[in-house]
Amino acid sequence: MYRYCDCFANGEFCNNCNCSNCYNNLNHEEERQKAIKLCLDRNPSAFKPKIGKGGTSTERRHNKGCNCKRSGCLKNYCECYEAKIPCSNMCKCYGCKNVDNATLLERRKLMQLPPDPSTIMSSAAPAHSLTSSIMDSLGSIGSTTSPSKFGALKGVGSSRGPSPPCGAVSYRISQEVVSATCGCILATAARSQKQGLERRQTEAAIIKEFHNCIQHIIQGCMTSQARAKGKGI
DNA sequence: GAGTTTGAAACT
DNA sequence: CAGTTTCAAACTC
Repeated sequence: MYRYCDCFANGEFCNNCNCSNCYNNLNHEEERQKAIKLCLDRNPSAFKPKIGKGGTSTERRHNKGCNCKRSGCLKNYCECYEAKIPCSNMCKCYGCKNVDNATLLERRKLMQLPPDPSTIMSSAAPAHSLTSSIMDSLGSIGSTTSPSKFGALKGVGSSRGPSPPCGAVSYRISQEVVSATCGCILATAARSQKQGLERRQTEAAIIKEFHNCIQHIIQGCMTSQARAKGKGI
């Protein structure tokens, strides 16, 4: 009687299921109510439908987003793909390919990239996820492998130029990182427009995306600085 | 149909 | 909050 059970997750009783030792029925109503309460304590939206409405009235969207790592969001393991909806900002997937072509093409156009996905951006680059898009972009710059997600942030690093005054630290951000960041922001803008969001909502989405980008860039700077210190540079 | 892979949810 | 375990469904052979 957990959310592994589809009936329970949908807030329904089991009926004609193949489950064994099932408590999700009228005979165990008390235990069932306890389990429901427990689930709601942990997650108040546990019994809300996973697929909600997107920006427009007709558009559907996964409320929580998927976390796919290996399926590329192109198999039914992916909740978004299974529901036949493209992944969204809510998703935290890696190497996502579950993106509608219009968004992908629009993004490439905005980034002034050629239509061939194999050139600059990784073919696995999603249009929705900042993490994966920057990662993929950075990955194509020629980074080495690193256990840290943004540890491979080669495009961002300590400047080799003259030291800044007053112990301040300066960093040089490469054109690739700037391009990737702009791409993410422009894609957010394009997506918001496509979803028919109001100007205010669009602005909020863009600012949020920019905030995320800056955070990741700063994180990358800090990481490389720490690494440089560790090497005594 | 058995075994493997996958990702959500639960747990630590 | 990150890592691990459990689970059921999807997938492969």
